[in-house]
Amino acid sequence: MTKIVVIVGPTASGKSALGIDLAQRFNGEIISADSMQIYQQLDIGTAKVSAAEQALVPHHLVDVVPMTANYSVADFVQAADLAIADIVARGKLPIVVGGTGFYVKALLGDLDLDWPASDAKIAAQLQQDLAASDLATQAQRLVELSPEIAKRVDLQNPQRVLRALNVALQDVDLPPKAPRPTYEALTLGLDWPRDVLYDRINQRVDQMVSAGVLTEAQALLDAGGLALQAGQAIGYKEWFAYLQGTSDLQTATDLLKRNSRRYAKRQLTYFKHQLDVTWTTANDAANLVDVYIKS
RNA sequence: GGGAGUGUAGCGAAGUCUGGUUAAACGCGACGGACUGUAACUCCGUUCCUUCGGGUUCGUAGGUUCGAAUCCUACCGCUCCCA
Repeated sequence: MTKIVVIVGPTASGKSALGIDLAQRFNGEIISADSMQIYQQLDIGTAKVSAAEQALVPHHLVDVVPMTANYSVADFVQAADLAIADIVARGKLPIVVGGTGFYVKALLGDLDLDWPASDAKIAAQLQQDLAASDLATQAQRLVELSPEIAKRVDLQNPQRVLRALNVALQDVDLPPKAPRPTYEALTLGLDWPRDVLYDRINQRVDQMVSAGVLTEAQALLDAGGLALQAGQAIGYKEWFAYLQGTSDLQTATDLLKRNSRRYAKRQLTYFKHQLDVTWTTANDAANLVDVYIKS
């Protein structure tokens, strides 16, 4: 089984730096598991690794699509599988680094992305009125359409139901599911005492402002803002109101800090309960990896 | 010194006129949780104390009342205006 190293941790916990450090020590390459660093041009607000850092160690799955594009876990898993195979073929160690727990789980677990196809005609017909109907109706349709999918979705969560519905409706004529590789993973988690982490987050936000996030945010706003998938990114959406003159800089900054803190908590919850993480520090990580590789 | 206002749970802020259905709305902060196709999304819960039976609260001390955050009195603190 292919051995890989995975590094997770809340935002601003130091994942990127650790990833580079480990890659240099163990002849590895980085695969980013980050739903927002996927996007080109969103550099500062996503705390993307710099060009200089990327020159040190090859990074995959960063800057792969324009900021107007949609991207899904399925896209990620497919691309990551390819990248890992390529890295291994060249005799190097794949190191997955990312804060998007969902992506990591999908990569490591056996996320069943090949759900049964629905009838295309029914789909086209239903799509319209479904969007306008209420939650109960949508949930009911989902159950009728694909019990398998419905089973996996929180039917009380409006957005989740709508998305699942879209999946059930649009995914027509999928080719047979290709068997995915399975990996043996050492999943390392980086964490800090809560108050320290919050300090790091607050500082990072201030740095983003002085580094010029506003320019990036303006570009994203011009490209579509909130309507885009990338427009949901924490670190960008908070600036839109300010750029449109309906909020001031201080308010926007505070909001961003708050959202980042809340996000960090959500990440931690996900890592703790959805992944099998070995919690460690940047200093101890190398030893763990060393032992793992030789095992 | 005179006048007006104000004091509510970690913070902000309702409730006071028209006492009870108010351990006290709501927001923030903090904390916990869910998560299989947009996941930096979306959603849920806890936040006076408790041995979970209860207990103690709305600046403080009294009073009225069957019953008070809500009415009365005094006092303390803060804000503003006139001196």
